[in-house]
Amino acid sequence: MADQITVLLPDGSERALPQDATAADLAAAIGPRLARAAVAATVDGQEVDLDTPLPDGARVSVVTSDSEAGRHVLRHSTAHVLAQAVLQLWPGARFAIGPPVEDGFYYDFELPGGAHFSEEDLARIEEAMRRIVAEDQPFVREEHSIDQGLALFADQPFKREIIESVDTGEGAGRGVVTTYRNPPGFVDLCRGPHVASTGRLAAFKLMRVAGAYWRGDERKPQLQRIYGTAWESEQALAEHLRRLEEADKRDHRKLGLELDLFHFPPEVGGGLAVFHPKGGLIRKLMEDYSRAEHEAGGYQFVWTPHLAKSSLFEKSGHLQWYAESMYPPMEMEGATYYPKPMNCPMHMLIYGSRQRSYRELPLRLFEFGTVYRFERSGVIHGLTRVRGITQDDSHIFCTPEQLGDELAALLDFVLRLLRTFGLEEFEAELATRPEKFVGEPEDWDRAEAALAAALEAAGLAYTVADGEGAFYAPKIDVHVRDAIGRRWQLSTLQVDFQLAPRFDLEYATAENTRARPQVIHRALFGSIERFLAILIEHYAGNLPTWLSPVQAAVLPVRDDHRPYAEKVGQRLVGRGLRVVTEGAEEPLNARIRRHRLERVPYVLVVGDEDVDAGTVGVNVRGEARPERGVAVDELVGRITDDVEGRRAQPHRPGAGAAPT
RNA sequence: GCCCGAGUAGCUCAGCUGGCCAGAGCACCCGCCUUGUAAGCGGGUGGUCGUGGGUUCGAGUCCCACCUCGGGCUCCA
Repeated sequence: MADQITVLLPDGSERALPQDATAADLAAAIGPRLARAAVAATVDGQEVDLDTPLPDGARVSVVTSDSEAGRHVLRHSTAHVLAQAVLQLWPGARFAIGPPVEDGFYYDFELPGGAHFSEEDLARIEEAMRRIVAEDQPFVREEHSIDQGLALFADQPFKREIIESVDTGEGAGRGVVTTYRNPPGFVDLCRGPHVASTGRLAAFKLMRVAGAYWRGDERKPQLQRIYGTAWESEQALAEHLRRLEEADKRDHRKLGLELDLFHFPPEVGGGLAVFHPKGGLIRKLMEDYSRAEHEAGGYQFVWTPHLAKSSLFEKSGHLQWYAESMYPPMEMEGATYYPKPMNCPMHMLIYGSRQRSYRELPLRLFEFGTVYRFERSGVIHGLTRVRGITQDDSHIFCTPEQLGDELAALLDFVLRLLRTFGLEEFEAELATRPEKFVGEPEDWDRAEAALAAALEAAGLAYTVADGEGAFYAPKIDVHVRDAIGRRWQLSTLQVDFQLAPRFDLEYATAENTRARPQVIHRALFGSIERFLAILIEHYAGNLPTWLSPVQAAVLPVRDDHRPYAEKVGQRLVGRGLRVVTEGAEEPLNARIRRHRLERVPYVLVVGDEDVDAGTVGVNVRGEARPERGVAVDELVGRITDDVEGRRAQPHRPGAGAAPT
């Protein structure tokens, strides 16, 4: 029939609709719930507004507000409302771009007279936005010629620049400028799609203001950016804010202070941490474990100084390529010294200190090497971005034939190490040859193939970042997801094509010829400081028992239980556990509370009944209820098992373990 | 480096428009209390209000500069 069209739905079914039916009509035809949730539609792969008429035979899916694509539309539309509000409140303001981003959106402005937003302005702007939402202004799509577009934005230089660049850019030839109008007065340049009207925007909140350069270029004018978040419902918004709060509670800077682990004395300098006894102990435990694993993995330990003469860094290429990130030089006795930004040059010298034979390869040199990097003041952040960092750094020298096996073993090693620390979700990225590179293309191809094979062998999901490798090396970066789903880049495995030639490194082959070793550069924690920060946030401060500075606290109910408490404490100490035993100067509840706040995995209480029966009361971290009458032997077994197994969290009370 | 915000006791924070405003809780010290599963009671020490200038009869409070921290931007061979 000529007055009907047929569209294809995502589930493969077909649907007949009247001629001129829109995406909104389709949603309504399918069901009222879908109609309410719809914010846009996808027609033959193209996102469009709901009021777009559907062509006959199109593949159509409805975009709902609770999908990522739907939130995208909501956020984009909310950004328009933000711009309208700001233009109302600051006549003469110029607006630049306002895209949706992860969890929200932003819009960049330039205010008249060089004015800046302050945090207090956000409330006023939000109020103006709510008025616009209450007015339920439609989003009206319009198309113009380039000239019309330029005229429409005659007093908006940023918009004109966008129009002009689109004209010369990829979309050239189409010559169409699309805008969305919110009657009566606001119009913005935009590809869309948008929600049908501003009344559709329910749950949003302006978060903060920031500076941002026009087009991200620091030579261009700095604009004022407002960040906001928007969601499909008030509940979703509340949930998002709760997640932010949760992340805030896990902030390692806060927990580091509360748990007395480390701090950043201003007297020392920004980005330079000092570790307190408890933080130092955790660090030592991490390092001890790592050293033991490296020892078992056939690594040899080396130590190198923090400073070296400029000639070393000229040879390594750091002064040529990396000088911006290096601390400035020091003059001494006519020579120029630099704090090392990386350990590699020194490790190359160790390899090159004498002739090497193929029989020695693979040669694996390992060092917890502290390096110093000049990070610009605005970027340092807690322990995750510091100026003094300790790398669990290693350089592996091997023959080209050994490269594949070595990389595969290495990847295995990395994942095992990370799993031991309780990280379970990994994503890898294989970064390949960039446009500017050193070395031979054949070497790159072989190394990239070896890296890919290692990833396959490990069964690790990965993406290929084409051309994203460093100029000297293809690499694998391993990312992890923490307990609340955040992604952190940790380990890196790089095949280096630059250092061996620069240091003229060789080995004697079986045929007694000379060959260049392959150099693999790798760090597993990345930096010990950053890894510790990630662990603290991953566990929200509740470190596994084996990493807890205090593993058990023994609390006597009254002072006369103290000798028994000491005895229990000694039993645990005798098993190598870290235990504090206290007197009864404070009420029991206060002591329990204090140790719980300190995240002690096992808080043990002993009183009359325990003295008589040879038992303890056990508070396991994370459990609301205590366990009474646990035999000391059983307790000791549980804690040591917990520690030896490096369990992520302490043993829960065993089923039927305790009579009450 | 740039934009916004914040620096008051070890920590968390009150102190409105300049004048009994130098405070509270926790922590710490000293007493008392002897306690059965997340804060017993009382007393006390502690701050040139980030630093340096300025305005004023008078400045945590207003102005300027600097320092540090936080959020972004930029940067991250």
